Amino acid sequence: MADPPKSPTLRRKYDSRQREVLDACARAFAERGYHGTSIDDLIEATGLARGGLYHYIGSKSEALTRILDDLMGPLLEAATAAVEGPDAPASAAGRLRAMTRIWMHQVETHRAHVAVFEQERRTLERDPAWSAVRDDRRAFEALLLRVLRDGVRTGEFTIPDPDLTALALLGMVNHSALWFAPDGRLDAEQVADGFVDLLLRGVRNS
Amino acid sequence: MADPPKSPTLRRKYDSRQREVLDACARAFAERGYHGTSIDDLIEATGLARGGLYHYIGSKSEALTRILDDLMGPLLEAATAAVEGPDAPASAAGRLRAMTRIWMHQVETHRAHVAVFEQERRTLERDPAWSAVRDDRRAFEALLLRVLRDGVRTGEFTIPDPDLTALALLGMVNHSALWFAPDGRLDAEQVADGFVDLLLRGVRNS
DNA sequence: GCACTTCTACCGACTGAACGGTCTAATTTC
DNA sequence: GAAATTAGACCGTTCAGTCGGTAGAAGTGC
Repeated sequence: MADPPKSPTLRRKYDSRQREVLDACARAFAERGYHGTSIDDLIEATGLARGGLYHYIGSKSEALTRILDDLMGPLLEAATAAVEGPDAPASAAGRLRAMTRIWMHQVETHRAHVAVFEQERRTLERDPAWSAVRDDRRAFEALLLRVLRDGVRTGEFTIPDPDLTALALLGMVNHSALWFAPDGRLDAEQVADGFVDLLLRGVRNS
Repeated sequence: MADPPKSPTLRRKYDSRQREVLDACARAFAERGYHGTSIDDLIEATGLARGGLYHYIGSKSEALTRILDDLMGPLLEAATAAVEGPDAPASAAGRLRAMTRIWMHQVETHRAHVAVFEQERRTLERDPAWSAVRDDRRAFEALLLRVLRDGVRTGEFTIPDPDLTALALLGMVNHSALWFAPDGRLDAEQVADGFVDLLLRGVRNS
């Protein structure tokens, strides 16, 4: 990535343009997969020429790293605050709902990023360059598990296998990046609430 | 793909060798993604040389098509039989469990195939060459939805949004291809039952 | 049961296109 | 006029796929 401008004014401009460019890259990656997207695809997606593109992304893999960091960092931060901060809901069910809403909100606003994250998980596990994303993912999963275990500890929940339950919710939400439509029947909050209600109540009568 | 042998004896031999080769390809695809896997990767994975590989797979994309067809065809067939055949369980809960077990069993025996399927979904939606896989996927999802709606109709289930519930279960199971370990703590049936129990009962007490 | 022809499985050098990335220079913005 | 931004020709590499070939198994006629 080219050295960013020194002057603060220009720096801000550069940053916002860079985010535009990276968002376009994320959309392209989500559409065709990281390896399935060529530099020429990114050129078309961003509207830049070859040189201009490299000015902002440095390299293809650097773009992916940035995209995933920009996704997981804020998500983990927001979720941690919502679940373990001073304003966190008292009940485990409330914390679960808060966390899921934030997470689905992230799917809504960064759908392409989440889709890429899901698609490239395997690659991510192997490559040492993406250890930050990997750590964030693990921390997020640990946070979810803590909420579930908390509910069990206080007697609010009955969960035979908290790990499996966490994986179930992770599956529901992460998978939603594949089908969620911003202008669809349900918005992110409705989907989040639907998932949480399902998890809390189940479907069987009585 | 090279023309298969005419003689039935040799044909059988060819077919079984081809399945070996395609399984190895599926494993490689699952590991690095379809586009992330080069022909040289497939050569290493199969132990064949370039020519020998092409003798069995025809082309890289033909290999993917075969892999996905071999996954979805049998899955749809088995699930349909389990849910709408003569021996199908009487209760909707039983049918849901039967279907989920078959599906998780497929994840267990064809983990690589399912992972590839999940990874390449987006590509699949676009390319007309994969309409068969796409149709099978839709049929499977429709089957699941029918079971859920049935349970609602008979009063067995209360489901505010059956479509979302179907997507939730689809997410849980399909996502499991990313974390399921054949020699892990839980086998496929235990995971399937865990998911179904979660869906039926939920986690909240009383 | 042997000679001969055909078929099958596999090999690996080779090809042209597409790939990711670099560099110099021109243009725009402050 | 200095710094930042964009352009696009260019480079070496890697890509998916082809092709002519060979060893040996299978099939056939006598």
